[in-house]
Amino acid sequence: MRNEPNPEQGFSPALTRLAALAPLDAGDVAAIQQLARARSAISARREIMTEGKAIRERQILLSGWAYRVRSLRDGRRQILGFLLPGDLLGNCRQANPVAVTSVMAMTPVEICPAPTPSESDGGLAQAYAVSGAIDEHYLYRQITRLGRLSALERIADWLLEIRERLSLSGLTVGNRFSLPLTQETIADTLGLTSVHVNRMLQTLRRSGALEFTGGSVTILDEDQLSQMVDVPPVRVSQ
Amino acid sequence: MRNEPNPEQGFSPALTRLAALAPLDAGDVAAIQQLARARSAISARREIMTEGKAIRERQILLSGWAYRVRSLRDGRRQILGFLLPGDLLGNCRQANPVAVTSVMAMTPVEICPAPTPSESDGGLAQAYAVSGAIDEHYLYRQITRLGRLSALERIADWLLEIRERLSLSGLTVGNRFSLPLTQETIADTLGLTSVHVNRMLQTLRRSGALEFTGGSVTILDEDQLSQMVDVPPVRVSQ
DNA sequence: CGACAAGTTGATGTTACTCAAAAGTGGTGG
DNA sequence: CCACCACTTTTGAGTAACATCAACTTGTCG
Repeated sequence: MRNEPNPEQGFSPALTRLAALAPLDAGDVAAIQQLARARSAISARREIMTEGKAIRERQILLSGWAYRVRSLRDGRRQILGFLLPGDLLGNCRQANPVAVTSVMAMTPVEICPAPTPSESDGGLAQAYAVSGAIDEHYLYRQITRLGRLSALERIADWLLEIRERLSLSGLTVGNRFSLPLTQETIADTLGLTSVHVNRMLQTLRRSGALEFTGGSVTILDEDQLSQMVDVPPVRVSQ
Repeated sequence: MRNEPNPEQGFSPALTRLAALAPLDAGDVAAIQQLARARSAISARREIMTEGKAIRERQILLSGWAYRVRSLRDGRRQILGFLLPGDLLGNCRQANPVAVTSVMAMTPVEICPAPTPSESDGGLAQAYAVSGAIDEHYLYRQITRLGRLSALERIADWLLEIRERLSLSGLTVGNRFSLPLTQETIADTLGLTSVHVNRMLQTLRRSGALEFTGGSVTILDEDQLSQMVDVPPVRVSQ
């Protein structure tokens, strides 16, 4: 989760993801790396953005996990989605936007300002646009998951999604990836209780579909998981 | 639902909504009214956009109801949200975007191309941006609804949302608005079965919270409904 | 070691689903 | 105008999935 150069590409996870979304030229990469030096660290459980408050600028999540959340007055809360390295915060089109949801740091998080795309280079602008479209895709997927999948299917679908996303920034090792969440948090993501999440995870573990220890998950039987759910490919551009 | 001038503002529902999102000047209004003459009619149940297919241009929904949907292979389907008069289709930032969900006409629908904002006038561009932010807000609300509200709460929250949206385009009469949906469709929206939607609607009707006959709903006891749910105000800009 | 958070287990309760059938509704053609 | 059809709404009875409550265990970190 640290921001050391990836031996394969020489890129940090965040840069790996952005470069995968659109062809970035050397100037784009340099601009991001330049701003990444001015990164700021946020500790776990701290609020990164507050619902209703102004968004200053577009930012890149460099490391760590964050999440969007809506809380109800009676204490119920729904986690709307996670923000992973390479994801953008405040990626909107308006002049004076306010945050439509709060964003909290799940783990310690590092963020930096995102370079403003210049007129000439479309690479960065395209990466931002594609990132926004992917975000939208995952929102629709989350709605479908909550509305029409069973508890077991929700977990399977969601784990496959998280792996797919982490994989894009090079944060998976084979079928293994780190998952720094409590079962309570997973429950608030999938619209379940932590007790039920626990039981369903055990079902998956006993069936040999996956392994989870400490903060990481290994998908042992991907076919079994994907047969439980429709696995829609992410396509956002021609 | 026809596009006759609204006696109050002289605006069609679609124009009423767009003008409410950002200050439009006479040129913007004329541009929309001009393109609205080239409207195209789509009959009920026809597909307006297909998941995975290219989006040609930004369009305005002039009249009728449409909906975004994801269908699973086994026949389950989730309605992701509705598109009402004044809503935008294909409101994205990319060069060659593809639709991330299908959009279908619920009722007969009229659409027209949306004017491309010029450099000088920010009114239209702002309306498009705000519209996108509002869409995002409602997606998060739908996630919270499905993940953390009970069946009764989902229905109450959703009815209040629909009324709020229709009200923005002037399509409510007091607390009454038309709701051209079957209970089966409502069920696919709220992640329930039609049988359960039926029972919950009766509960609300018997408690005097609302009245529904044929294709329209009257909210009789708004307080009762809003006490069942958090009613977050829509705010997307400063 | 002790304290606190997280994970696990069992028993029980409730919400919402399933299946099935009846009653209502609207449109169409004879 | 009526008979018929398909679709929608309504009702009932039984069931499954998930929640709730409460205790106990395991880990983790000072």
